[in-house]
Amino acid sequence: MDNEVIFFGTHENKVDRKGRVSIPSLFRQALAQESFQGVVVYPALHGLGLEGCGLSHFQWIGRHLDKIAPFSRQRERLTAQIFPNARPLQWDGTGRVQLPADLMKSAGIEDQVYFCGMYRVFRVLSPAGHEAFLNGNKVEDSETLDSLFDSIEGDGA
Amino acid sequence: MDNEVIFFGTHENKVDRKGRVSIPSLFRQALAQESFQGVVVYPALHGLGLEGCGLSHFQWIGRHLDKIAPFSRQRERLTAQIFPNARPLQWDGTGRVQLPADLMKSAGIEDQVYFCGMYRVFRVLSPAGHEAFLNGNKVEDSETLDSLFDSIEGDGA
DNA sequence: TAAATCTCCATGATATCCCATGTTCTCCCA
DNA sequence: TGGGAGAACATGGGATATCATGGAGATTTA
Repeated sequence: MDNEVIFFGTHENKVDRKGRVSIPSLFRQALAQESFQGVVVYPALHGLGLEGCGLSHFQWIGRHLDKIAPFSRQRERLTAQIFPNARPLQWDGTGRVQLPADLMKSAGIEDQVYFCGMYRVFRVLSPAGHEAFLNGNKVEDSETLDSLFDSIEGDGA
Repeated sequence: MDNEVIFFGTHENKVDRKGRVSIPSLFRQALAQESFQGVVVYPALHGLGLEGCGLSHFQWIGRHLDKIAPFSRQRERLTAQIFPNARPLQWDGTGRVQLPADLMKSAGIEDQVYFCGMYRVFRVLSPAGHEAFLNGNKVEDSETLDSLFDSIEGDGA
């Protein structure tokens, strides 16, 4: 598959006083073939800031929920973690979206954001959040890093 | 499927003195392709408040009841929980529905409601109910969150 | 006939669209 | 290899459309 949606790189953009931000061009290109021309954004489950992805990846998350018993308490709790705070944001002709005020507040975003490509999703962080993100994911010694990589199994191909 | 019906976000709306409420525009858009232009509302199974969805998902709930033994006490109880108090509410030209007085009363709704998107359904809550909803689904530590997610199996793809 | 419901129109707030600008990057040719 | 033309991108501001909401009048129901 060469048309997989993958996000890389870090992009620093401004939020104007109306709450608009340009989605980095590379990210929009990655999402070009999606039917919904926009992103879905929600508070990151681990750590601070927001997480975003294309609609189809978000639906993939939903399909995981479908595996849980429909009326169970567990399903309700997991759903409540993500969906009430998730928003589909469609970009306009110039590639900008409007960040909802409550999401901006929860992520401590004011007038500047960092977009960090994270494979199938991306992070949207305030400058302080970006700093914390870098420190929080720092791997001190190479042995820890090695063991992280070792935990991935090969594909046998 | 890209035209799945999914509800996101939290929307705070007012109930006027006639009992009318605007269904959030995003929810109406999600239901745009449904044959019935409205929502089905019933008392939520977990906790306070009301739950709503499109007609086709309501039918899907019914089909789940079919999996339970036909004359069992359990089936009767679940059915009685949902169907007698469920109502189809069709929205008008401006996107509003009329909340039935008995449902409003059972959910403690007066002049303000929160619509919480919950994937295939949504919640309709009073301010107090919304508070309780947030607290009841709060995940204190990231380990609990992890264990919730770990219970979902990967798709191996 | 009274009460409840529905339809229609008006309004303010908000979000979206559209055009303009400056900067950076790319490409092409000298 | 250097420089200039052109395109792509991020950003700003004003005009426009959409949405939630209130109320008046018409229609239906008990």
